[in-house]
Amino acid sequence: MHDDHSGPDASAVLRDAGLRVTESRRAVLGALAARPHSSVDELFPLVVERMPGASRQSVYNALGDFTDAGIARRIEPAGRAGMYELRVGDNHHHLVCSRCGAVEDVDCVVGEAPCLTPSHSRGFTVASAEVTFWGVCPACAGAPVT
Amino acid sequence: MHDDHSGPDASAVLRDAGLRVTESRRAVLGALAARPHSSVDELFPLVVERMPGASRQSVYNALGDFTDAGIARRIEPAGRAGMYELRVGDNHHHLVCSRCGAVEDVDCVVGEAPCLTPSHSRGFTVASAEVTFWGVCPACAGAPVT
DNA sequence: CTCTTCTTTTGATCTGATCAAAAAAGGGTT
DNA sequence: AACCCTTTTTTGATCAGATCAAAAGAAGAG
Repeated sequence: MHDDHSGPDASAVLRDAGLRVTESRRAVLGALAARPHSSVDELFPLVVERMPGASRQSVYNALGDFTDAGIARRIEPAGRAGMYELRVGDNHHHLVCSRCGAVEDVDCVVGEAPCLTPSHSRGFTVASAEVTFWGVCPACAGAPVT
Repeated sequence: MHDDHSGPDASAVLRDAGLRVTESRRAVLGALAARPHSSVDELFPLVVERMPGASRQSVYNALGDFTDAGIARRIEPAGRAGMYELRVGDNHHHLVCSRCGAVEDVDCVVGEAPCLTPSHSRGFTVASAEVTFWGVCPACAGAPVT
């Protein structure tokens, strides 16, 4: 089994990223692997399930550390809490359901970052292009409008 | 003079949008016309300058009403406060300076919304594609790194 | 001018996130 | 295995941006 961030392999991921291996971080990494595109509030219960004493702050800490270390990425669709994912290094984009907030990955529209070039960059040195597709997911489209 | 949202013309814009014409809304509209891509905190001082008794809440109210009425658009780059602009109806995008937060408009990459189509939409009904180009503006590039 | 409706003000409240100090744990060294 | 220094976790305060709600005030139709 490869890339099982919840198993013993999680330790290696952390160590390789230059982070100390702690039960807290292993729990957050495992939770994030199980539920990509989750916010702190969504991850916290999963972490607590495995580590009853965990604090919400430790989840914030771990996710911040993961992001700084380059093993996680934070996205923040307008009007939503920050969400994290372990898929990094490929400049992919997201599809967000404007009703329920569900998020799906979308491969990069063109190629590598910045995958798009603005028509006129006004002197800016463009580093990346972040694309968010807004729409309605299948589940919400089928469900009656509340 | 056309599109001078701060002058007597502002009243027409509001009326046409189905909103009551109030001094507060005229002041917010004028401030936003003068400084596009501004947050409530940036707009509030300008509004107060013209209307000493104004409250911050009235700026939130006006901007929310403008957005609902379709005469303003709200953008929210990750990690920044919400910003508003009067340029609506054309699906344009933004260039954001990751150092100072400066925002510039960028014409739509392709044409009309959704100006891009995800490689696979996973069953979503895609309504729009929001593109944010992150980079460093000329001023920040020239200035010493703080 | 009056009356109804919408808007503004005031002040409380909320969420998501950050900061800081003390306590606890990691992990290299001996 | 014991030690020690450093990093991490906890706890609890604090912050920013935004929203909610009730009372007071203004818009504008008739």
